[in-house]
Amino acid sequence: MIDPEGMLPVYVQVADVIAARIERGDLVPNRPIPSETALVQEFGVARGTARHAVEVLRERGLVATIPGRGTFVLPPK
Amino acid sequence: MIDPEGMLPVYVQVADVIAARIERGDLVPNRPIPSETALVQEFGVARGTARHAVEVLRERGLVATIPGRGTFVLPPK
DNA sequence: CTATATTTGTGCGTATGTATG
DNA sequence: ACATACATACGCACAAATATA
Repeated sequence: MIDPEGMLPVYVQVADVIAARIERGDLVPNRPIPSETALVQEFGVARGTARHAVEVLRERGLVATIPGRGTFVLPPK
Repeated sequence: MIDPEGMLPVYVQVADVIAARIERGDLVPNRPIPSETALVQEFGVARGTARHAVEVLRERGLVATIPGRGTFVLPPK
């Protein structure tokens, strides 16, 4: 699923997987994406890497993070 | 007591101290070990570190945690 | 039944150190 | 020097489970 030896950095690969789930409707607007801890377990990456992936999703305008609550899928514009 | 500059991670050091107390009979089977908050105060560590220490003790099969109740010393095998 | 206190569970924010390419 | 990635450790806030008044 995630290839540490791949062309793209691990955090981008993780971001892409989550973005694809949003695109597919697997993750829906106003609902949280998996927590950082969940991403760590699912993808087998460090927490810093999971956070970096979520940061990418924020920069893409796909999600918004509420401190202490979670990161939520934004409605499509 | 706990050496942040030591060879072992703080959470392992804390786990070792508690394990020693169980070994010595200071903490007895079917009775709770100190709460996370108590460990935080006693050892001067963050709660996450205290939780990590308890996690280690669970992995060693020394204790079992019941949500909302506490973490209890298991009877020796 | 309600309210409060305690304890564990979860979530994010941040910083530091180490290692690798 | 820099980016990537992991591990450790600090902090805060709120939710869930449990026990008790």
